[in-house]
Amino acid sequence: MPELPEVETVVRYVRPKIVGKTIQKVVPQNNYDKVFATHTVRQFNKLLTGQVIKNVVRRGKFIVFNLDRGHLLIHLRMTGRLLLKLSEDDKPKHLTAIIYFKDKSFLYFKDYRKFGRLYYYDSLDYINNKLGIEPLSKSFTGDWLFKNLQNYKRQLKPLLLDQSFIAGLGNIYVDEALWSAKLHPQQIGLSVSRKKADILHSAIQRLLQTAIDNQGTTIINFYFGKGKSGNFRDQLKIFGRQDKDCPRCGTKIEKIRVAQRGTHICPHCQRI
DNA sequence: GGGATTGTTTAAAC
DNA sequence: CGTTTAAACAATCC
Repeated sequence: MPELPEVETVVRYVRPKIVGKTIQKVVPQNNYDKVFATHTVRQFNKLLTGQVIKNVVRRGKFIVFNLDRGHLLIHLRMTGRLLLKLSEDDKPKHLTAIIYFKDKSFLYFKDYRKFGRLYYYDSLDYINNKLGIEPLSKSFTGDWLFKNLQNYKRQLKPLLLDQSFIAGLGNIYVDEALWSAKLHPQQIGLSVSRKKADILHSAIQRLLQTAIDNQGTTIINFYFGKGKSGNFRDQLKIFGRQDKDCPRCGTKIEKIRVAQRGTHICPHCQRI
């Protein structure tokens, strides 16, 4: 379940290995042509062939390959993985695409649930218009969060998951951030005080940065490189810890549903 | 075989 | 009518 820290980890892993390479072709695997979200297979290749990867960056949960002209974007969704080499347990039937480089090397897109997608855009305007603020950018401040929370009477959980509000948060880090700030996921945005907004802002930035420093969180399926998993899982306070004790007050952690999503809360620390 | 899992898009409800 | 919520969708595993 790659969220911002996991995507950033992947970007940092592949960047030094593929920057400078020239794309020869991009081939869907197992007849899964819809892995290309924006174009047909033919169109996609026409646009990409011969282009050099100038840099690899992250925007929200998108992996962005900056090319000579235009951008190749990859979204891992739930189970997508980028591999430079295949190992024994990488079954061919789980591959959805292979990028061939001019130097005879490859980049494999493995995705056993096949929700992940590749996109091509001439400009990043399209996704920049759809995505909200980058939570690790300088412009994301406590002041920004307080002001913008006031525009919504939505519940905090679905609001924080909304990529057009803040780009990059997913189920894990939203639950962790709300627990850290002692905010209930069903509290509505405009009722959050200035002080609480500051605390939530700090929690989000601290969690994301610490998770990146620990190469992300592996719950089930996040791996990068040669089977390496994220180490942040050990530092999760509440996600996946239902029926265990709250690390802060000892109350039993509950798993509830908020906006159709599994949500972990401490009923003592987090109240509306 | 039903339910859980994800983020995004689309449809419905408020 | 704009905002918010729910459902649909992709596919797989247990």
